[in-house]
Amino acid sequence: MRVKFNKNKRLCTKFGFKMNNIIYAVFLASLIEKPLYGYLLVEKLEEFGIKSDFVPYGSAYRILRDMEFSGLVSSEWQTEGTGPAKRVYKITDKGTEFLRNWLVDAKKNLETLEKILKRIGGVLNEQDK
Amino acid sequence: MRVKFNKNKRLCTKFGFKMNNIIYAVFLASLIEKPLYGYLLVEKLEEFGIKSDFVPYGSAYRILRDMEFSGLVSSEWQTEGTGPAKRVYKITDKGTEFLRNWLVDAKKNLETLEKILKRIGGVLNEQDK
DNA sequence: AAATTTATATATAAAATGTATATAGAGAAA
DNA sequence: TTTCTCTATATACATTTTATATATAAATTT
Repeated sequence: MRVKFNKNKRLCTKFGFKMNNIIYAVFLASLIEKPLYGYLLVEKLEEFGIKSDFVPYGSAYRILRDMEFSGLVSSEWQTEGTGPAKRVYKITDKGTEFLRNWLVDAKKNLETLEKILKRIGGVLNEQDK
Repeated sequence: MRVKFNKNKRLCTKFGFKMNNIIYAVFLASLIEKPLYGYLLVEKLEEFGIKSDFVPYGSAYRILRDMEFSGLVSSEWQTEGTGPAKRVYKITDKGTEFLRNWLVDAKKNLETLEKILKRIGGVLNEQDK
């Protein structure tokens, strides 16, 4: 049985910058702009500065299903139009709230990381003297 | 058989901010200042702004052994002095070089993350209008 | 003498991620 | 027209990463 997203607090503790953690956020941000299906969401990563082959489709679809299971997004089959059927996702209120909170935490984590890098840089500079 | 540190490029690709990745770097930075044993290295994390209970001792000792296996540090038993025997680590030239390279990458990754967060912030602001 | 702290180590379990493969519609090329 | 490629989703399996639990033992504190 797959683990529920965010069931375990550890998922978002520590520095929270696991790859998928960021992908959750970017997918949600994309979906705020407009509903989209998985394949396009992966391609849209480029707009956020993430090479789309960083995220295998297998992972992307799993992330989306997990997010739906957690109530952050909802989905519907779109059968009209050209090509194979597409599962179109849209963000829920819960998803929007989640993203807002995630961003607050992420900013804090980024600051912490910045301090750590500066400290490490300081140690290396000291050594050069 | 344990996987060799950095054998798989993935270990340091993507955003590279997995917890242990940061711990490798902080341990190495600590060891540039002076040789230390595992137990104290964990306690020293606080100086870098990382709560030491973020890293269980079990993980810390494994990280140190992995780093030794990869030639980033070397170790010796210290039996004199008070308390149980301590395995004292010191950084190697390879370790120093590794840390310098890691820092360069980490800074780039941090910038990328910053941009992503800004973009997400932008999407959320847009929604508020 | 018993409990706690310091110190290292390993085994096991759980969680996260990556790779491989299956399916199938639609359009292009041979 | 049938073969190939692209779009699109999905799942199974494998690997990697991380956490928890436990074992050992010297030294110190109660």
